Amino acid sequence: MKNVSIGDSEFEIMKVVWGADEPIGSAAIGKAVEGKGWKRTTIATFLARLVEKGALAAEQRGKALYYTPLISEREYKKQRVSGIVKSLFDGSAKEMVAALFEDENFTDEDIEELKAVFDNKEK
Amino acid sequence: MKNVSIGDSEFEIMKVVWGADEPIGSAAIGKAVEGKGWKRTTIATFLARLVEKGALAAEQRGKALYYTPLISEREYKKQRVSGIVKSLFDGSAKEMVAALFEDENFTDEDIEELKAVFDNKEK
DNA sequence: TATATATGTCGACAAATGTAGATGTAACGG
DNA sequence: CCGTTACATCTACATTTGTCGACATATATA
Repeated sequence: MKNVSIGDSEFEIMKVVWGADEPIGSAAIGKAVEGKGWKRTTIATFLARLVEKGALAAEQRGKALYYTPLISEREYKKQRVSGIVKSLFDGSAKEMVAALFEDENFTDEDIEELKAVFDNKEK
Repeated sequence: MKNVSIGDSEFEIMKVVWGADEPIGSAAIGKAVEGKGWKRTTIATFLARLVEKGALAAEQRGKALYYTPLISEREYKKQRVSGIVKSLFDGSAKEMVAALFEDENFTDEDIEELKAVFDNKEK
C-alpha cells in the first residue's frame, strides 16, 4: 500500500524477481543481471535495500536467500505512472495520453487496439 | 537537448518559470511558491542549481536575477514520459496507455476526445 | 584438513536532491 | 548617514541511490 521508492538499479533487480514465478535465489538473480556489470556486493546491497524498503521478502533456503516480491509489478508501475500524471499533467491522464501521442510512435495497429480497449471500457 | 535531471522541488520552480511568459524575477517566483513553506534561501538554492544544470538562464536586472527557461515544458515532459515508457513499458507507449487506462479515471468525454485525437493522427 | 568458493553483512564514499543558516552587500526609508 | 530590506552567495547537513571493498562464515573439494 505504502509508496515504495525504488531506484533505477534497484528496479532492474525487481524486474528479475518479478520475472520469476517462484522465490528466486541470489545466485539466479546474479546470473540474470550479468551484463549490467555490477559487482556481487552491489547486487547484494540492492537486494538488502529492497528488503528494507519492503519491496521484497527474503527467506533463507540453505545457504542462500530467496526473494519474493511484496509489491506487484502492476502495483509499482501504477504508482509510478500515477506519480507522473499527477506531477506533470495535473492529474489528468487524458492529458498524458495526448502528450504521449504527440511524441511517441504509434502504429495504426496500436491505435486500433487502443481504440478497442477504450470502446470496451466506455460504458 | 541534453537530459536535464530535475528534482521534484526544483520542478515546482520550473513550473513557475514556465508559467511566466517573460523572464521572471526571484521575488515573483518566491511569491508564486509561497505555500510550499520553503525558506527564501531554499528557493535560491533551487534556482542556482537549475541554472547550473542549464535548465534556466539568469540575467541580472537591477538587484535581482531574472530567469528564463532553457528547456521547454513540453520538452521536459516528453523526456520524463519517454523515460517511463522506456523503463517501465519496454518502450511501448501503447502498453503505457493501456496500463494507464486500467488504473486512471477517464470520463466518457475523455475517451471520446482521445479517440478523436487518435482518429486525427491515424493516417 | 587446508583451501578455494559462494554468500551474506558492514561500512564507505560519491553524486543528487531537499532544506536552510550565515554572510555580504547594495538600495531604500527616514 | 544609518538601520532595514531585499537579494545573492557560500557552506553545511541529511537522505537516497549507485557502487563497492573488507570481512566473516559456511560449504565444497583437492
